[in-house]
Amino acid sequence: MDFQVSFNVNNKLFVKDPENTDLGRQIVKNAIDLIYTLGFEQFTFKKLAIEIQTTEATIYRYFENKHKLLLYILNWYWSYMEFLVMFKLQNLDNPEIKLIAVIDLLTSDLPNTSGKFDYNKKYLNQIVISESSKAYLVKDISEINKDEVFKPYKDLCSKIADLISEYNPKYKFPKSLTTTLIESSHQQQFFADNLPKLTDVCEVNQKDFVRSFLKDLLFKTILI
Amino acid sequence: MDFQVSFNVNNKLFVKDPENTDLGRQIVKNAIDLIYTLGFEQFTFKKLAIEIQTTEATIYRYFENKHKLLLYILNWYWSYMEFLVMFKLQNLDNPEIKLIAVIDLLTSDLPNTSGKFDYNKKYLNQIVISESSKAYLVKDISEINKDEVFKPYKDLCSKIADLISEYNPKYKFPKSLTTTLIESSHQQQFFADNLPKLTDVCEVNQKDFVRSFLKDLLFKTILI
DNA sequence: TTTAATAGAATAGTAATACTATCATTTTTA
DNA sequence: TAAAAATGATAGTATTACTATTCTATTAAA
Repeated sequence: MDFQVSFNVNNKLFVKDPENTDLGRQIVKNAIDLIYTLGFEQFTFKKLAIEIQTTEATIYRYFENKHKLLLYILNWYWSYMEFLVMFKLQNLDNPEIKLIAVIDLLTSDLPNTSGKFDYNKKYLNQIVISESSKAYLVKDISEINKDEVFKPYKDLCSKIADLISEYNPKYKFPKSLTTTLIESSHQQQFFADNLPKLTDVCEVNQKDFVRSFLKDLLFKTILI
Repeated sequence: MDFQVSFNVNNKLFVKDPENTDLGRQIVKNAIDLIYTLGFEQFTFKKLAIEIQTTEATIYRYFENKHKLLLYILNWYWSYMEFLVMFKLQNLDNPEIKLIAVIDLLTSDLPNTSGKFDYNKKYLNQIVISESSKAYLVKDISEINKDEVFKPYKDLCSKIADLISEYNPKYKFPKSLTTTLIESSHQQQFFADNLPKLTDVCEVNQKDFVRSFLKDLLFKTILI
């Protein structure tokens, strides 16, 4: 089986659609590698330009600034995630099993697809963990929010929140619980790697630890 | 009643202790105001220097860079928070009431103390909400962690985690739950203000909403 | 009381960042 | 085959994140 997944990333996020050209795809792919390697603060268009042997000016033809490029990458991730959720929940009808599948997705690396988007999924995952909150923790959040750049994230949240309401229609905070689960899944993974004293991780598998913590948290909270 | 609260902020965070001089205290106080106003990314030592009518070079005599200054401010906050927790829990012995008091603290503005530290507590609170994760979401986290700059945060977490274990000794994730509560309290307040669709906030009091969400989450999760 | 150390002000300078602008050249498309 | 679009090459600007030096005022130690 081989198929292509494609989704439109909000066109306010780029000046020129990077999906349409070789260079554009190179920019995004190498941006993921470089942001992973350097961290978002140390990442610059200059360094990216050197990496792919082009010029800063050329990269500015695709993206206004590095913040928009980060948002572009995250939008791609959230859209892909929503697709994966949809895909994995197909033919499931037990709400509990569906929610377990969602938590498994949130705490696993993205599957490696072939084809057009050969982004490094491990790096992408790590970027989401370490950098995604920098996309919204900015002073001009209300300005950038007007361009609907957080729509894929909101859509994913609302899809998961619906599953929670399906499981327990009386639970009062389905969206807040969803964002808490998602953000906590990132944090706990980050803490487990970097500030383990802030977690209860034990030496063994960290992903398993985060997974069991979140499942416990979720199902106790929405118990009928 | 009038008393002075004082705690030592880790001396690796400054070149010269700002608490010892008028200028030093001015730097910290105005840094809080400016970071609140501009956001951490737009905040620079140059702008701060202009604000307090001194020079960049002088500020560099106190702090190596703006990241260390942010850490200094956050360390002050976490130490103060731990003091407040200790203070509020005095003479309480019911673990449930203690935990409720902690959540109330996490979702309230800091009390305005008089005296030496007339930092704007509302601004400080907002900085913790919007900027604190930028203190640890950096590439060189393991380097800076060696200087124990996260000790006050870890101490506070461990104090709260102990309360959870006191309430339910069998609960397996007291630290992870604590960090989730703390970070979620920031996130949900931020989202309620800026991306309300990611929460279940209704028009009325946002602090009350976050508080009831967190209490519900906490006590359901640690139910015996 | 003189000396010496320190704090801060003033100024200058550097490398890097985050862009913008222009123009020539190559590639694509009509 | 001409026109349009994409890219490369180069240059330039304001700002940032520092470092260094020199001078003066203040304070502390000998």
